[in-house]
Amino acid sequence: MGEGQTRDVAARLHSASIRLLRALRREDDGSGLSAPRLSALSYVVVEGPVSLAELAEAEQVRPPTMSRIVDALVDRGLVTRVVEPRDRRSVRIMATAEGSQLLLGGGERRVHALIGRLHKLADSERRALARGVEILERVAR
Amino acid sequence: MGEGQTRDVAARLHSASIRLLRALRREDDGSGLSAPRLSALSYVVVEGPVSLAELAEAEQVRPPTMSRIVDALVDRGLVTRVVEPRDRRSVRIMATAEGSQLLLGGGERRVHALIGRLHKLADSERRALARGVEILERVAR
DNA sequence: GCACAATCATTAGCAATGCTAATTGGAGGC
DNA sequence: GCCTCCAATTAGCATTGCTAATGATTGTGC
Repeated sequence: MGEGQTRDVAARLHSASIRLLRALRREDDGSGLSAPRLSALSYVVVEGPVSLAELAEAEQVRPPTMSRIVDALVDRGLVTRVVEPRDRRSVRIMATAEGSQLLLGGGERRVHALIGRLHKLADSERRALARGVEILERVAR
Repeated sequence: MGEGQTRDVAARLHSASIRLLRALRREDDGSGLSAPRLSALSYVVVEGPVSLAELAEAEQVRPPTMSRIVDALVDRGLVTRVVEPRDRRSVRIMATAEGSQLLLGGGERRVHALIGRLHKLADSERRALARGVEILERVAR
């Protein structure tokens, strides 16, 4: 594959990813949470108990910013902050049952909406896309 | 392809897209612009002169929010606001030479970084990914 | 032509999100 | 004990997001 073609794939992959996530973001409205809060909650639910520093790093935000977002999630009873006994400087942030339910029980609205879009494809296309996703996962690592 | 497999593709596509854009976002630091400003500038550069309403719609933001972002870009000399003669209520927002250069001349850092990642793939993988991107473009439409 | 509603953008004012710098409280070395 | 380092929070500021209200212009009905 030529250099120009690789550039073409990169540019199109970039803009298609942006468009996809933008389209799916519209599904977030029903959650009652802002984008940063929903994203942080999602990480906590999926990745289990995490420290504040790890969560901030994962969300590409500075610790003070994340500390406030966690405040808001704690206020709503979606996550808890527990002092780590082994090192009482740090905290374990974990989802409450309500927090998990809001995300998972909420049907994972974005994934659900995406499934709807995939249903419009031909089966062979879904298969080709599945293969592309496998490769994309390595690229995005 | 079964229902469960479709869900699997959807969930993985979703999270791979998030990870990809997060990784690429790190490239934005050198631009000296915040994410919303860079994204708005990018749309203006690529899509030519646009109205404020169109730009706000494209960026999924309300008009007052976009009006302020445009203020900041105008202050830095990256875009201009010109009253549309045919309908003097609306404005044409267009990139200045400096604005275009910042984005394009800057090498389109994100795309450039992505090309680097694609180079690590085998040629057959790049081809499969290219096919997947074509389908993704339809899904994200 | 002239009132009147509709439309595009901006202004005003507020909450949430992002940052850096400074502080608090605890861990660990010496 | 004291000193340094480290995780998290607090403080204070700029930016970004919203809705409601305002200005300016266009189009409509009569």
